[in-house]
Amino acid sequence: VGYEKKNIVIPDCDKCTNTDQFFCSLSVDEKKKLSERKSQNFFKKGQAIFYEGNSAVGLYCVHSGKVKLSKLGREGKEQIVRFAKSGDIVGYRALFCNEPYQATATAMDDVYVCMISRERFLQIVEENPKFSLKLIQLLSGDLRMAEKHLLDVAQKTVRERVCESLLVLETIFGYEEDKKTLNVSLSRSEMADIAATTPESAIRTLLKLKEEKIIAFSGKKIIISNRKAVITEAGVYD
Amino acid sequence: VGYEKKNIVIPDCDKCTNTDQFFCSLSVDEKKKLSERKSQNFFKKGQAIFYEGNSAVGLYCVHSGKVKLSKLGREGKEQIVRFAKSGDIVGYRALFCNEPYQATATAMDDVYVCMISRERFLQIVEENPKFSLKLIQLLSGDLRMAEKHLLDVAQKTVRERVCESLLVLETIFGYEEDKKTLNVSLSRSEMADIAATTPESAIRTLLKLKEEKIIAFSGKKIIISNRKAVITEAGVYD
DNA sequence: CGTCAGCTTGATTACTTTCAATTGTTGTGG
DNA sequence: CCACAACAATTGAAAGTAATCAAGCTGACG
Repeated sequence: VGYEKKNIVIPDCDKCTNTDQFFCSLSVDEKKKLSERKSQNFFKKGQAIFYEGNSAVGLYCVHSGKVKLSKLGREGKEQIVRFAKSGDIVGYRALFCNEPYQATATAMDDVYVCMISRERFLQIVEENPKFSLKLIQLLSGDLRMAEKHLLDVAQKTVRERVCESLLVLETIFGYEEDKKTLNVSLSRSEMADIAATTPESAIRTLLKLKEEKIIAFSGKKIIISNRKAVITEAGVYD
Repeated sequence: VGYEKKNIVIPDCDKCTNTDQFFCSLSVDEKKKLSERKSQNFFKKGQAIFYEGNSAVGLYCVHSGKVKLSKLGREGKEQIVRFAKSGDIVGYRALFCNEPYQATATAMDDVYVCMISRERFLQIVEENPKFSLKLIQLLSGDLRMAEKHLLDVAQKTVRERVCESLLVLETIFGYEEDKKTLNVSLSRSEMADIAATTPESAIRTLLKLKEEKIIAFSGKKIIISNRKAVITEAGVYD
């Protein structure tokens, strides 16, 4: 089944319909070159695309679906460090430093990715100064977010972090048609991993927010009833 | 006084004696070009080189001294996100993204820096693909550290973070001749900012470590009596 | 219908912060 | 040189927050 899907779903890079795609600044020829040796993969929800510590063979460009990037801490506790959605690339950082992957990438729903080999990617980077610049900007942005995240975890309460996490989920997954329901189903445990807390605390906090009519639930999904309150409660001080 | 010192202390880039310097991969001609328009500055201990939120005019290359990079959190609580020492560059990230500086850079002792303007730097980056690669690697490393730091803050106890901080100080500042005394004087408050805790907790933890003969004090400086124990207590799980 | 995993809840414990008071240090002007 | 002000460091006590532990509960699924 996987193989069929692969061939059907993902077009060549020069015909990729993802707008706002990381590689979109490349010329058609370059995109074709990118396509030549790329391999396409399908991952079911929950499957790992690569593991922290694995040696890096290439980078993955997310064609569709969402990916979470997480690191393992003490006693196996997971911390989600970033998300990636269609058009984003993951696993590229390890390529430059000759390091293993620094995080585990997991499919959050059905995910189609293209894998571009290390050699091909580095070749393209070398030939395209503008492309390097794009990479630098990407890294800068990720670094800025990581540092902000650091500050949040260091100084905010669980409640604030949970609200902040809701806002993160909003930017990554967006809303369903009602513009209120977050378009993602997360386990409480995953919610805890995002907010850097325990499942129990995450639950208690979400329930309290529900009591206060700030959020509501629809099955496993979360409805943001009072977006303003979420923002306030997230304690955005800048 | 500042002006005299400036002219005496810092040579042109092509004659810079800092080994392991960020710009050292440039050719002599390029270094000369770098020098042409650079301005040199002296900052006394405690002075700010730039502030978080200021618009970015250029990057700073640390010629001598140590610099701390910190961000302000809720209610003015400071969090140290990184250090820079001679040969390192700071403030470069904002240049690529047309953003203000994302952190405040403060001189930790007497610091001499060269300021390279935004335009000149971007020009050099454009002309040197290899240089971009170096930047990418720098950013990758910083990002890796930031993510590790995030995990530490999220999952470790104060004691572990304090021990970890001691190890960070070791790598940045090194030891005095006795190979035991950390070559840096920090206030308790700064120590707290590094370990992401309060001054009170930092003090209590350091005193407990002293009781346990793991560290000792020599004036304001810290002596690592039992380095192995510090490493163990830092809870390095990877 | 039983089972298993994830969710929820309550009670307890541990850790850390906060607040307040005290001590120590440093620099300054008389 | 001393007194004093200002600030940093320390200490103790109290409060608060969140993690942990230990049950029950629920719902999906064979």
